[in-house]
Amino acid sequence: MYLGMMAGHHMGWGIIEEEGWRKGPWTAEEDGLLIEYVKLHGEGRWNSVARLAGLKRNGKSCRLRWVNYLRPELKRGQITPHEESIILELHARWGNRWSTIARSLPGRTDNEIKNYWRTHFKKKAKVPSDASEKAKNRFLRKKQFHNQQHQQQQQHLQVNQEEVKRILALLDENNDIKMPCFWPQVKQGMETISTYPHHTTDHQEQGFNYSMLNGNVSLPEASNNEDNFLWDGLWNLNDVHGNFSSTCATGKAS
DNA sequence: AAGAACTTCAACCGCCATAGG
DNA sequence: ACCTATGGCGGTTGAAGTTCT
Repeated sequence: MYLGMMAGHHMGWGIIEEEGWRKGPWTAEEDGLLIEYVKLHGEGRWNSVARLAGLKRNGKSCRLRWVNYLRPELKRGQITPHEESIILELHARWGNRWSTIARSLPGRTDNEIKNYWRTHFKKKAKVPSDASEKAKNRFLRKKQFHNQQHQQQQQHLQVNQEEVKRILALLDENNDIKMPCFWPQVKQGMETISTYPHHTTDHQEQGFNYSMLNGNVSLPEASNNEDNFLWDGLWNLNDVHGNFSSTCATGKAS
């Protein structure tokens, strides 16, 4: 799809390079292949992915996609005020050592932190102009809004903790989850199929939400009925309390 | 309502460090 | 000691989304 859509759109974007490597946004199919590859072979040996998984992506691209987007332990959604203060503190101490800073923020990637810092703090170093004052006010309004949401979430979470634990324990029993994550896995014959989310656009189209539970855990929706029952319980927590969901996979507010 | 300006973030690039032959 | 492959890191880009005028 991208090949058709993107060809000729911009240099190198979504087209197959001379070496045969695809570039540009990842498709759901590619994500699926990469996820399956990691499930079978583990992380690392990224240059083997093309050969073993049938992906037309170079090793670097695969690693980046996995590390920054597909890794199940990734936390999604807004940077919390607490995380923000950690970022500021560690940046003051270490400078632009994003990967070092990221190690202190479980579930956050260096790319995410880098983007966040550049977006929210870099410009503030400049002398405030009229425009930047407005931007700052906008940011403060947003931040205030998100802080309120975060507080609400925390309140809801206290109430919901026990319910969530119970459901996760059930999932553990029923689904034999081996990975340190909460992507539900579905037994299909001899294979265990992951129900990882597949693509940014798909998530948005499906109203896909990654919710932060206890500030640490991301929970996607499941894809078979039995699991849906369990996950529905979790999603309904969102519905019941409203505004519980953080931003979707891309982090972009819809 | 529409276009401009701005923001966000996924993905790329180049460089560097390290391991293995 | 040198070369090559690989992975990790930080900087940058640009498409898409959002807000402003």
